[in-house]
Amino acid sequence: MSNSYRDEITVHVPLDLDNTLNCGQTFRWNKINGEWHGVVNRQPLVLSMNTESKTIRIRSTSPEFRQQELAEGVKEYLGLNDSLGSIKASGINALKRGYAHFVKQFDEIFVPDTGIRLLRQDPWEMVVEYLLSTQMNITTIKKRIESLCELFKENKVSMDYNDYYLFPTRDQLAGIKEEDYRKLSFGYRSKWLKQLVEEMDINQLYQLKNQKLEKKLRFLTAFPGIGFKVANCVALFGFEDFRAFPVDVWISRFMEEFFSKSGNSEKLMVEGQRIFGDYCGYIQEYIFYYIRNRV
DNA sequence: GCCCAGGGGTAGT
DNA sequence: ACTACCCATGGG
Repeated sequence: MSNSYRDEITVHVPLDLDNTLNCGQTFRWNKINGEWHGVVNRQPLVLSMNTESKTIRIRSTSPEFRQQELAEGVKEYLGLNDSLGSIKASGINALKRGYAHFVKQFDEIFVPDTGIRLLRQDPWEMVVEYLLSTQMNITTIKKRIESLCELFKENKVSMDYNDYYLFPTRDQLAGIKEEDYRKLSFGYRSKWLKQLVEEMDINQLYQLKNQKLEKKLRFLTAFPGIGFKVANCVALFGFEDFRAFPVDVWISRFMEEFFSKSGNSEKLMVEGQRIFGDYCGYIQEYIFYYIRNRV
Protein backbone atom coordinates (compact mmCIF):
# COMPACT_ATOMS: atom_id res chain seq x y z
CA MET A 1 0.00 0.00 0.00
CA SER A 2 1.59 3.21 -1.11
CA ASN A 3 0.53 6.77 -0.53
CA SER A 4 0.08 9.25 -3.29
CA TYR A 5 2.00 12.22 -4.54
CA ARG A 6 -0.26 15.19 -4.99
CA ASP A 7 -0.35 18.27 -7.15
CA GLU A 8 -2.76 20.82 -8.54
CA ILE A 9 -3.34 22.62 -11.80
CA THR A 10 -5.42 25.69 -12.40
CA VAL A 11 -6.91 25.61 -15.88
CA HIS A 12 -7.67 28.72 -17.87
CA VAL A 13 -9.30 26.92 -20.81
CA PRO A 14 -12.54 24.92 -21.12
CA LEU A 15 -12.29 21.47 -19.57
CA ASP A 16 -14.99 19.11 -18.35
CA LEU A 17 -13.60 15.94 -16.80
CA ASP A 18 -16.95 14.15 -16.89
CA ASN A 19 -17.48 14.79 -20.59
CA THR A 20 -13.86 14.09 -21.47
CA LEU A 21 -13.49 10.84 -19.54
CA ASN A 22 -16.98 9.54 -20.24
CA CYS A 23 -17.45 10.30 -23.92
CA GLY A 24 -16.38 6.99 -25.43
CA GLN A 25 -12.75 7.77 -26.25
CA THR A 26 -11.50 5.92 -23.18
CA PHE A 27 -12.80 2.91 -21.29
CA ARG A 28 -10.82 2.57 -18.08
CA TRP A 29 -11.80 5.67 -16.11
CA ASN A 30 -14.27 5.34 -13.27
CA LYS A 31 -15.87 8.02 -11.15
CA ILE A 32 -15.90 7.14 -7.46
CA ASN A 33 -17.13 9.59 -4.86
CA GLY A 34 -16.65 12.54 -7.18
CA GLU A 35 -13.12 11.56 -8.19
CA TRP A 36 -12.04 10.05 -11.51
CA HIS A 37 -9.79 6.99 -11.14
CA GLY A 38 -7.66 5.76 -14.01
CA VAL A 39 -4.27 4.44 -15.09
CA VAL A 40 -2.03 6.54 -17.31
CA ASN A 41 1.58 5.92 -18.29
CA ARG A 42 1.51 2.81 -16.13
CA GLN A 43 0.67 4.74 -12.99
CA PRO A 44 -2.57 5.14 -11.10
CA LEU A 45 -4.01 8.60 -11.60
CA VAL A 46 -6.86 10.24 -9.70
CA LEU A 47 -8.37 13.50 -10.92
CA SER A 48 -11.06 15.75 -9.56
CA MET A 49 -12.02 19.25 -10.50
CA ASN A 50 -13.31 22.20 -8.57
CA THR A 51 -15.29 23.99 -11.24
CA GLU A 52 -15.46 27.24 -9.29
CA SER A 53 -11.76 27.66 -8.70
CA LYS A 54 -11.01 25.87 -11.99
CA THR A 55 -8.53 23.70 -10.15
CA ILE A 56 -7.71 20.07 -10.90
CA ARG A 57 -6.51 18.01 -7.96
CA ILE A 58 -4.10 15.24 -8.93
CA ARG A 59 -2.98 12.10 -7.16
CA SER A 60 -0.52 9.56 -8.52
CA THR A 61 2.10 7.10 -7.31
CA SER A 62 5.06 9.09 -8.54
CA PRO A 63 6.00 12.76 -8.84
CA GLU A 64 7.20 11.83 -12.33
CA PHE A 65 4.82 11.21 -15.16
CA ARG A 66 6.10 10.27 -18.60
CA GLN A 67 9.48 11.79 -17.71
CA GLN A 68 7.76 15.01 -16.76
CA GLU A 69 6.64 16.66 -13.62
CA LEU A 70 3.27 15.25 -12.61
CA ALA A 71 1.27 18.40 -13.34
CA GLU A 72 2.87 18.88 -16.74
CA GLY A 73 2.23 15.24 -17.61
CA VAL A 74 -1.45 15.56 -16.75
CA LYS A 75 -1.75 18.72 -18.84
CA GLU A 76 -0.26 16.83 -21.76
CA TYR A 77 -2.49 13.78 -21.23
CA LEU A 78 -5.64 15.89 -21.02
CA GLY A 79 -4.78 17.82 -24.17
CA LEU A 80 -5.00 21.13 -22.35
CA ASN A 81 -2.71 22.72 -24.91
CA ASP A 82 -5.19 22.07 -27.73
CA SER A 83 -6.93 25.25 -28.79
CA LEU A 84 -10.62 24.42 -29.05
CA GLY A 85 -11.22 27.83 -30.57
CA SER A 86 -8.73 27.22 -33.37
CA ILE A 87 -10.15 23.77 -33.99
CA LYS A 88 -13.65 25.17 -34.22
CA ALA A 89 -12.47 27.92 -36.57
CA SER A 90 -10.80 25.30 -38.75
CA GLY A 91 -14.07 23.37 -38.93
CA ILE A 92 -16.06 26.47 -39.86
CA ASN A 93 -13.50 27.34 -42.50
CA ALA A 94 -13.82 23.89 -44.04
CA LEU A 95 -17.62 24.01 -43.94
CA LYS A 96 -17.65 27.33 -45.80
CA ARG A 97 -16.02 25.62 -48.77
CA GLY A 98 -19.11 23.58 -49.53
CA TYR A 99 -21.50 23.27 -46.63
CA ALA A 100 -21.92 26.85 -45.47
CA HIS A 101 -25.55 26.19 -44.62
CA PHE A 102 -24.36 23.85 -41.86
CA VAL A 103 -22.25 26.46 -40.04
CA LYS A 104 -25.10 27.52 -37.78
CA GLN A 105 -25.85 23.93 -36.76
CA PHE A 106 -22.12 23.30 -36.28
CA ASP A 107 -21.99 26.23 -33.88
CA GLU A 108 -24.46 24.36 -31.67
CA ILE A 109 -22.56 21.08 -31.91
CA PHE A 110 -19.01 22.26 -31.35
CA VAL A 111 -19.41 24.16 -28.10
CA PRO A 112 -15.96 24.61 -26.51
CA ASP A 113 -17.56 24.94 -23.07
CA THR A 114 -18.63 21.31 -23.40
CA GLY A 115 -15.00 20.87 -22.39
CA ILE A 116 -14.26 17.65 -24.26
CA ARG A 117 -10.58 17.13 -24.98
CA LEU A 118 -8.84 14.34 -26.86
CA LEU A 119 -6.65 12.34 -24.51
CA ARG A 120 -3.10 11.23 -25.28
CA GLN A 121 -3.54 7.48 -24.86
CA ASP A 122 -1.30 4.48 -25.46
CA PRO A 123 -1.47 2.99 -28.97
CA TRP A 124 -1.16 -0.65 -27.88
CA GLU A 125 -3.97 -0.23 -25.38
CA MET A 126 -6.08 1.48 -28.04
CA VAL A 127 -5.52 -1.34 -30.54
CA VAL A 128 -6.63 -4.00 -28.09
CA GLU A 129 -9.53 -2.04 -26.63
CA TYR A 130 -11.04 -0.95 -29.93
CA LEU A 131 -10.61 -4.40 -31.44
CA LEU A 132 -12.70 -5.65 -28.52
CA SER A 133 -15.16 -2.77 -28.85
CA THR A 134 -16.72 -4.03 -32.08
CA GLN A 135 -20.48 -4.48 -31.87
CA MET A 136 -20.62 -3.94 -28.09
CA ASN A 137 -22.10 -1.08 -26.11
CA ILE A 138 -19.76 1.08 -24.04
CA THR A 139 -20.94 -0.32 -20.71
CA THR A 140 -20.12 -3.85 -21.82
CA ILE A 141 -16.80 -2.84 -23.36
CA LYS A 142 -15.64 -1.38 -20.06
CA LYS A 143 -16.53 -4.57 -18.19
CA ARG A 144 -14.77 -6.81 -20.73
CA ILE A 145 -11.60 -4.70 -20.69
CA GLU A 146 -11.50 -4.65 -16.91
CA SER A 147 -11.86 -8.43 -16.78
CA LEU A 148 -8.95 -8.72 -19.20
CA CYS A 149 -6.77 -6.47 -17.04
CA GLU A 150 -7.65 -8.39 -13.89
CA LEU A 151 -6.28 -11.61 -15.39
CA PHE A 152 -2.85 -10.29 -14.44
CA LYS A 153 -2.67 -10.04 -10.67
CA GLU A 154 0.96 -8.98 -10.96
CA ASN A 155 -0.28 -5.79 -12.61
CA LYS A 156 -2.17 -4.72 -9.52
CA VAL A 157 -0.96 -1.45 -8.04
CA SER A 158 -2.33 0.08 -4.88
CA MET A 159 -2.58 3.72 -3.96
CA ASP A 160 -4.41 5.33 -1.06
CA TYR A 161 -6.38 2.14 -0.29
CA ASN A 162 -7.55 1.66 -3.88
CA ASP A 163 -6.37 -0.98 -6.36
CA TYR A 164 -5.54 -0.35 -10.02
CA TYR A 165 -4.58 -2.75 -12.81
CA LEU A 166 -2.00 -1.72 -15.39
CA PHE A 167 -3.01 -2.62 -18.94
CA PRO A 168 -1.40 -5.93 -20.01
CA THR A 169 1.62 -5.76 -22.27
CA ARG A 170 1.87 -7.65 -25.52
CA ASP A 171 4.23 -10.17 -23.86
CA GLN A 172 1.76 -10.77 -21.07
CA LEU A 173 -1.10 -11.39 -23.49
CA ALA A 174 1.10 -13.80 -25.45
CA GLY A 175 0.38 -16.38 -22.78
CA ILE A 176 -3.40 -16.19 -23.17
CA LYS A 177 -5.30 -18.76 -25.25
CA GLU A 178 -8.29 -18.10 -27.49
CA GLU A 179 -10.48 -20.20 -25.22
CA ASP A 180 -9.43 -18.05 -22.27
CA TYR A 181 -10.70 -15.00 -24.14
CA ARG A 182 -13.96 -16.83 -24.82
CA LYS A 183 -14.31 -17.46 -21.11
CA LEU A 184 -14.17 -13.68 -20.71
CA SER A 185 -17.13 -13.46 -23.14
CA PHE A 186 -15.08 -11.90 -25.93
CA GLY A 187 -17.02 -14.07 -28.38
CA TYR A 188 -15.91 -13.98 -32.01
CA ARG A 189 -13.36 -11.29 -31.14
CA SER A 190 -11.33 -13.91 -29.28
CA LYS A 191 -9.54 -15.29 -32.32
CA TRP A 192 -8.86 -11.76 -33.61
CA LEU A 193 -7.16 -10.77 -30.36
CA LYS A 194 -5.19 -14.01 -30.22
CA GLN A 195 -3.91 -13.44 -33.75
CA LEU A 196 -3.19 -9.76 -33.12
CA VAL A 197 -1.04 -10.56 -30.10
CA GLU A 198 0.86 -13.18 -32.11
CA GLU A 199 1.46 -11.10 -35.21
CA MET A 200 1.65 -7.40 -34.38
CA ASP A 201 5.15 -5.93 -34.16
CA ILE A 202 4.95 -3.47 -31.27
CA ASN A 203 7.89 -1.43 -32.54
CA GLN A 204 6.23 -1.06 -35.92
CA LEU A 205 3.04 0.01 -34.18
CA TYR A 206 4.77 2.76 -32.20
CA GLN A 207 6.64 3.94 -35.28
CA LEU A 208 3.30 4.84 -36.87
CA LYS A 209 3.30 7.97 -34.70
CA ASN A 210 5.30 9.85 -37.32
CA GLN A 211 3.58 8.34 -40.36
CA LYS A 212 0.75 9.74 -42.42
CA LEU A 213 -2.79 8.69 -41.58
CA GLU A 214 -3.07 6.61 -44.73
CA LYS A 215 -0.03 4.58 -43.71
CA LYS A 216 -1.36 4.09 -40.19
CA LEU A 217 -4.65 2.80 -41.57
CA ARG A 218 -2.95 0.50 -44.06
CA PHE A 219 -0.79 -1.05 -41.33
CA LEU A 220 -3.61 -1.46 -38.84
CA THR A 221 -6.29 -2.78 -41.20
CA ALA A 222 -3.98 -5.60 -42.27
CA PHE A 223 -4.88 -7.38 -39.03
CA PRO A 224 -8.07 -9.42 -38.80
CA GLY A 225 -10.63 -7.64 -36.65
CA ILE A 226 -9.28 -4.20 -37.45
CA GLY A 227 -11.33 -2.49 -40.11
CA PHE A 228 -11.54 1.16 -41.01
CA LYS A 229 -13.52 2.22 -37.97
CA VAL A 230 -11.23 0.60 -35.41
CA ALA A 231 -8.10 1.75 -37.23
CA ASN A 232 -9.35 5.33 -37.19
CA CYS A 233 -10.00 5.10 -33.45
CA VAL A 234 -6.42 3.97 -32.90
CA ALA A 235 -5.09 6.76 -35.10
CA LEU A 236 -7.20 9.37 -33.33
CA PHE A 237 -7.01 8.28 -29.71
CA GLY A 238 -3.59 6.59 -29.71
CA PHE A 239 -1.67 8.80 -32.11
CA GLU A 240 -3.52 12.14 -31.93
CA ASP A 241 -3.97 12.10 -35.68
CA PHE A 242 -6.76 14.64 -35.91
CA ARG A 243 -7.47 13.81 -39.55
CA ALA A 244 -8.72 10.41 -38.47
CA PHE A 245 -12.50 10.14 -38.60
CA PRO A 246 -13.96 6.99 -37.00
CA VAL A 247 -17.39 6.11 -38.34
CA ASP A 248 -19.51 4.00 -36.03
CA VAL A 249 -23.29 3.58 -36.11
CA TRP A 250 -23.84 6.97 -34.45
CA ILE A 251 -21.60 8.93 -36.82
CA SER A 252 -23.08 7.01 -39.71
CA ARG A 253 -26.57 8.14 -38.70
CA PHE A 254 -25.32 11.71 -38.33
CA MET A 255 -23.82 11.73 -41.82
CA GLU A 256 -27.07 10.41 -43.24
CA GLU A 257 -29.30 12.78 -41.31
CA PHE A 258 -27.36 16.02 -41.81
CA PHE A 259 -25.48 15.44 -45.06
CA SER A 260 -27.42 12.66 -46.80
CA LYS A 261 -24.20 10.68 -46.99
CA SER A 262 -24.24 6.91 -46.70
CA GLY A 263 -21.80 4.08 -47.26
CA ASN A 264 -19.16 2.12 -45.41
CA SER A 265 -16.85 3.58 -42.79
CA GLU A 266 -14.07 4.20 -45.31
CA LYS A 267 -16.27 6.21 -47.65
CA LEU A 268 -17.80 8.20 -44.79
CA MET A 269 -14.33 8.86 -43.35
CA VAL A 270 -13.33 10.54 -46.62
CA GLU A 271 -16.57 12.53 -46.58
CA GLY A 272 -15.95 13.61 -42.99
CA GLN A 273 -12.45 14.76 -43.84
CA ARG A 274 -13.73 16.73 -46.81
CA ILE A 275 -16.59 18.33 -44.87
CA PHE A 276 -14.83 19.17 -41.59
CA GLY A 277 -11.19 19.62 -42.61
CA ASP A 278 -7.90 18.93 -40.89
CA TYR A 279 -9.34 18.63 -37.37
CA CYS A 280 -12.27 16.43 -38.37
CA GLY A 281 -11.26 13.87 -35.75
CA TYR A 282 -11.51 16.33 -32.90
CA ILE A 283 -14.78 17.58 -34.32
CA GLN A 284 -15.99 14.01 -34.64
CA GLU A 285 -15.77 13.66 -30.87
CA TYR A 286 -18.05 16.63 -30.36
CA ILE A 287 -20.45 15.22 -32.94
CA PHE A 288 -20.44 11.87 -31.15
CA TYR A 289 -21.22 13.58 -27.86
CA TYR A 290 -23.93 15.71 -29.45
CA ILE A 291 -25.69 12.95 -31.31
CA ARG A 292 -25.78 10.65 -28.28
CA ASN A 293 -26.95 13.26 -25.80
CA ARG A 294 -29.55 15.26 -27.70
CA VAL A 295 -33.13 14.87 -26.54
C1' DG B 1 -38.39 -12.08 -26.24
C1' DC B 2 -36.83 -8.11 -28.69
C1' DC B 3 -33.61 -4.75 -30.61
C1' DC B 4 -29.28 -2.72 -30.22
C1' DA B 5 -24.26 -1.98 -29.58
C1' DG B 6 -17.98 3.30 -30.97
C1' DG B 7 -17.89 -3.52 -36.75
C1' DG B 8 -15.54 -6.83 -39.49
C1' DG B 9 -15.27 -10.71 -42.70
C1' DT B 10 -17.07 -13.02 -46.53
C1' DA B 11 -19.77 -14.54 -50.41
C1' DG B 12 -22.59 -13.31 -53.93
C1' DT B 13 -23.85 -9.73 -57.34
C1' DA C 1 -18.11 -1.24 -55.79
C1' DC C 2 -22.39 -2.58 -53.26
C1' DT C 3 -25.37 -5.75 -50.56
C1' DA C 4 -26.79 -9.50 -47.43
C1' DC C 5 -25.69 -12.20 -44.04
C1' DC C 6 -23.21 -14.07 -40.19
C1' DC C 7 -20.72 -13.67 -36.02
C1' DA C 8 -21.15 -13.89 -29.65
C1' DT C 9 -22.81 -11.64 -25.96
C1' DG C 10 -24.99 -8.62 -22.71
C1' DG C 11 -27.61 -4.06 -21.88
C1' DG C 12 -31.92 -1.87 -21.78
